[in-house]
Amino acid sequence: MTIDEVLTRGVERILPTKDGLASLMSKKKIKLYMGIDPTGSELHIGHAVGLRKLAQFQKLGHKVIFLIGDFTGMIGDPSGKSSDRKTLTHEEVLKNAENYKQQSSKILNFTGDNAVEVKFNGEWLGKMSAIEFLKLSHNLTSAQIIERDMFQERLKKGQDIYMNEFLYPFMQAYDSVAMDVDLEIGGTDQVFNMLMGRKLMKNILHKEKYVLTVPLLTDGNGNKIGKTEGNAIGLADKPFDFYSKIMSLSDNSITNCFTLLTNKSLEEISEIEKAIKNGDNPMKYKKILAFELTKWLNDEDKAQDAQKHFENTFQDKTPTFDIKVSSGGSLAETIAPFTQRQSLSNAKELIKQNAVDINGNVSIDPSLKIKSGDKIKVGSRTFLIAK
RNA sequence: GCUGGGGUGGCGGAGUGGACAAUCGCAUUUCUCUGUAAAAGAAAUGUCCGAAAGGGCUACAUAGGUUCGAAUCCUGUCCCCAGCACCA
Repeated sequence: MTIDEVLTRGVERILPTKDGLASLMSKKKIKLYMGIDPTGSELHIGHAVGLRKLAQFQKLGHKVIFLIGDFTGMIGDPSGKSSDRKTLTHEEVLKNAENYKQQSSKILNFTGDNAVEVKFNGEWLGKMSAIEFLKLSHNLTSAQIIERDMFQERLKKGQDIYMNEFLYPFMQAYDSVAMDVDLEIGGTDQVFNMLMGRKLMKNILHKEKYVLTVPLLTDGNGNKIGKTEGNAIGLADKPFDFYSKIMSLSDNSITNCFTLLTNKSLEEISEIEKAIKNGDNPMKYKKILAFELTKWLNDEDKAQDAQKHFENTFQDKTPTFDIKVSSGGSLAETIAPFTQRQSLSNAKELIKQNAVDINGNVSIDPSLKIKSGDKIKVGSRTFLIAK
């Protein structure tokens, strides 16, 4: 990949200028970073967009730092939150951080030459004394911080802005200074925080820091993909789960995902877009996408398995019954633990709704005795076999 | 410090003594449809018994109390919020 490609594809914008960054990169190996606050236990495909970008810089020989916001994670970034966020304990944060590192190792190279360096911002933020902090805060004004859209919105609605939230952009900004980087990468929701870093950098180190934003992963309607906790597509999901989740994305996410998450050439992607527009079945391409991504995060064999499993289960309707349950109990009792609410009433509801079948026949009798070898299907994705 | 308001299901948010296991929206699950989905339409969503009709039990921050009867009234406790005052 050339410098120009790295700075173009999957890039929302570069501040202050793309040309400036490009020429800097051609003169020397730059130091760059992306920070993630370990507020959840899993990285999801949205994170992968930024991580991929980092990986590209790494391949070109630049010095990449993967920053884990163990300190800022405890404060909670107010970005995109209409109300304040729960704060986490340091143990929770460190545990999440460990997962993050492990999961991102599928994308970034943490060993060998020019390995990605992992840093924690608690290293400098945690050691700062109150007086140092106050002196440092002299570099930004409250007007500069309050100008942020989100704060303005809250002010307008008469909602609170807590001091910790107010200081958040400042803390994140200091990361750039502490590591003395040339570039920061982040999602478009991070523009404000990253620009604060740029300002702070200029004031303290008198140096230009570039800011590169990657687009948020959205479907064709602009909705974030994997936004809710339950639906998040985790990088560490089991291959089959991961594959299925990609398949259940809406069809209009396909091209975005190809562009941001794969190396497929832009020409090929626009071919696909055209084909779908002309009436080609999107499923075909979504399967390619799901396969590619599963392979990328796991390996080819696992991706094959996942695809096969998916085809059998949902297309040929011949699933593998692999969850073993004991026989002898009634149908309702047997399936209860696998229902949403894990209760008998829930099990009975499902039976009433024709959601349960035994050996291929819909069963409406909750008291039916389960015999050894019975194959029970609950809903469309739970498959039990009686011992 | 003073004064007032509030804590309801996964979330938002109704409900101010009986008809409340709690309107409604979101979310989730299932069914139908299909091209995997999505969309659309239908249903379900505390728990237990029951084939069903129906009936128990437990729940509206928490602990008590009043009442034939409480999410709703009273008291204590915990937690939130707003306004005012103070700001040398």
